[in-house]
Amino acid sequence: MRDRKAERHQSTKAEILGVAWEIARAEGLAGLTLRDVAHRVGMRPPSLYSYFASKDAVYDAMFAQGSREFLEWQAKVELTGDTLTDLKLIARYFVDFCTENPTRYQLLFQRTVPGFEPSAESFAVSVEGLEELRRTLAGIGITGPEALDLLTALVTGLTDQQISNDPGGDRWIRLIDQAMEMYFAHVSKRMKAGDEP
Amino acid sequence: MRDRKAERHQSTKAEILGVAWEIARAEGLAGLTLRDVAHRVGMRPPSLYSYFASKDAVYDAMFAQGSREFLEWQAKVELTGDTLTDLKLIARYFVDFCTENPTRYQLLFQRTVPGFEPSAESFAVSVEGLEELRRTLAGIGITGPEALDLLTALVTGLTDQQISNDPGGDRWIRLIDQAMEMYFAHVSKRMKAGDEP
DNA sequence: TCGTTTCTCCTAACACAATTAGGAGTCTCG
DNA sequence: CGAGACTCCTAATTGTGTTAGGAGAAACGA
Repeated sequence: MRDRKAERHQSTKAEILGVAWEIARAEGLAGLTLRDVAHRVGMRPPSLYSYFASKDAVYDAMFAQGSREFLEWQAKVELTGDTLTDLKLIARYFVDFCTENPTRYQLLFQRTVPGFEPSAESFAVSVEGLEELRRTLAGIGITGPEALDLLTALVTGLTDQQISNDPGGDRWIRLIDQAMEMYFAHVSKRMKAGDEP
Repeated sequence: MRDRKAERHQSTKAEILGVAWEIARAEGLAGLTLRDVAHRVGMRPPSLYSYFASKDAVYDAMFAQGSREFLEWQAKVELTGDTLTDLKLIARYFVDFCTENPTRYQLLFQRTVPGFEPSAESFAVSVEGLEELRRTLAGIGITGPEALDLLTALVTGLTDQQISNDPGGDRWIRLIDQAMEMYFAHVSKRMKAGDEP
């Protein structure tokens, strides 16, 4: 027998979360207020507390949802087996994922919301996503902590510049292929040097 | 004849600004409250409005000061004339400047304070700093918009990862030389290719 | 020297946001 | 039907930015 009560509760919770995303995307993460959320959902602010323990709990749910989306997104990447091609593919997917929803990017990767720290639970989802990414990269031959750190710096740097300084454009997006070629040449040389010292 | 009134006013303003920096560094940019500032300065919060028109005006003054520090910092870099060496030097200076005071970095380059937008005046100082940097890079042979954009992405990426994921450490700082070698090799090749098409 | 102006700082009060307390209506299930 | 849980409300508290308006001191001109 279905638990109608729990179902409705969940569905209201989801609705609130959806509205929260809408407002956050329109007003910025910091511009999200429970007052606005409540109003758009047809409630008074205190009523939201039946669904979320605090505003931070809302952020946390958004964080968890974003992390889950990140995992799903990754599953869509179809690798070819050629390292350079795959690097370009992965980088482009990552930047696309971030620029498609800058608010989500800010929440997941910049962590710049006033006092917010994700709960252990939500954080675990996020870590899982990054771990999955690490495995994928290891699978195409990018291994070793330094090579990975350099790659993350490069890709997040492109993403960040794109979002901060040319939102909606492609000024840094169009450098992705070039950047991956540069990175690939560098890593190849390093590995060769490592092989025959 | 000295304008003692104006002098005292300026000095109080500077004191308030100093306290604001202290609190911001300790509590985070978003954790800055006028209440705390006033208390540490020995005033009531409304009294601060004799010196700054609003909280944003305080942020703006901090922004302008940070931008000025960025300009001074740059003046200290002594170039050698060798492109790769100078690239490493500049990158290291930049990352040092940012990691030395992450709060300032957040204010100047991340622009993540709730509703804050720098005034045209303060912004001009900031633009001047970046323009100066561009000139310096052009001087050592890094020219062309794409080469510059790629470099800024790389350097800010390193900075960002360092501050976000290993504050106080050197996990990304120690990749700077390697990153600049990678970048230099790439740009050299591009230029050669451009020379003989 | 004495008003006048200006500056500095204060108290009182408002607006807005998150949050808590407590209660009335409503749904679900035994 | 009645008990219990659930949903939503109003009222009130706290913290923060900000405005209004005034008292006292400092500087300045006649």
